[in-house]
Amino acid sequence: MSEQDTGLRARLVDVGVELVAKEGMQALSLREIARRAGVSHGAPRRYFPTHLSLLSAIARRGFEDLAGRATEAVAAHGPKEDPRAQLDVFGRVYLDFARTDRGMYELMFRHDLLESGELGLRETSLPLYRALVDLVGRARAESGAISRNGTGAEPVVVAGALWANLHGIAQLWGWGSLQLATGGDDVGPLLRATLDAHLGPRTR
Amino acid sequence: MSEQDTGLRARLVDVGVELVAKEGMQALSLREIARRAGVSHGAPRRYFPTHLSLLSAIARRGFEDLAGRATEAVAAHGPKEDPRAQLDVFGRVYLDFARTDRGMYELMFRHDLLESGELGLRETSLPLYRALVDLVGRARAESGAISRNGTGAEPVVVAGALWANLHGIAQLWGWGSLQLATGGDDVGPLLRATLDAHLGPRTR
DNA sequence: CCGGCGAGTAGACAGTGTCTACTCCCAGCC
DNA sequence: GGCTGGGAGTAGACACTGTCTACTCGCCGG
Repeated sequence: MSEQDTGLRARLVDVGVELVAKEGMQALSLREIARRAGVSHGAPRRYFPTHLSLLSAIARRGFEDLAGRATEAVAAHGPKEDPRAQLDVFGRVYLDFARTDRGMYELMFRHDLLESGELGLRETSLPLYRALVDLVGRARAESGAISRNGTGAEPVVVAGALWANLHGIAQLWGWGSLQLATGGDDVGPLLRATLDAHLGPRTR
Repeated sequence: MSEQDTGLRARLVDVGVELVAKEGMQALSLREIARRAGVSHGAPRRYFPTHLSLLSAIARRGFEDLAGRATEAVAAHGPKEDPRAQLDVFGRVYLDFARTDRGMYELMFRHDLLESGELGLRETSLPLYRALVDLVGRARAESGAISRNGTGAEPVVVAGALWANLHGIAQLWGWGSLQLATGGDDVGPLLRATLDAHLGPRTR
């Protein structure tokens, strides 16, 4: 009863978020969302000119949720002076999100469904990315990865590579390909290898 | 005129491959493929019981194509005794494939469209993956990554992480997120950073 | 000659996203 | 107070999709 009467627009997004969590991405048809919201199939059109714009609004909730969980976990779980531990937590939160909120995660990266013209969506995670760059820079400084690696890559590039790595693991793991390839069924070693690779081995 | 009369089954797949290259994934509707193949919309059903099975057959061509290009390029371009250079080539081929054959690449990793039950598809790239594991092991041995990294991660895990990294870069780059995040428009530095991270810096 | 069967056709059905015509109801104004 | 205008939602149509089923050819073996 928190905000169910605060207009149809918000209710549609609420229903979508709930629906994608419960029944997956293929349940997110315009008409189904309208049905569950108790309105006719034409009603959403007043607030969302197209199906894609509604899906984008739903996905934005996902980005906000992920960013919130990550920053919260990093702040709570990792001591300020140990960036490597914070990156550990970050990686784990990211993979956990992809596993537990599988449908939402799928939606968030289905760029063919999310108004790609409007990059307002992607920039939702930019602050988080900047924090990631900062952590990466500090972690690599501590582990000596920079001096070891000739002209060390800039933190912004390493952070991009690390992010892409997490994303790839989440995606391929969710599909089962990595289990097949590596023969394991625990994503832990992969995460550890990934962090070690990009940040240098743990120092403490 | 090479093989256009060798049965409808092959022709449908041919049409699909051509169509996804030319017009992208959203053009791969069952009826559109049938139309372009010059048959009625019910005809494919004799060979492919469902739309997904036809898409899977098309995607399989993509996996075979990618594996072919990769093994060929690695064999031709990289001296046998320089696994690191071969992995360079591999990474570049992978990212090039994702960029030039964007539609097919999308299809290949839309696991919701590819009969996930039948893993015959994924195992298409298993030989390639095994070759990757071998290369990774040799490259890391040469660069001293193992001795440096305490109990070095097994090559099969590192290869999985590397593959996931390439996949993530291809995906996020194709979406434009990484350009936004790293501020660059050349994927080269990212690829270099990724290979350096997982294999150790270049030794020659 | 004829029965059967592989191969493809054509239509129906439920579902989808989009568009448009319509209704209803309430706020604001003379 | 009565009227009006417009926001908000309804309902139906349209083209399209994937699936299913009834059917029609044409050919081949007996």
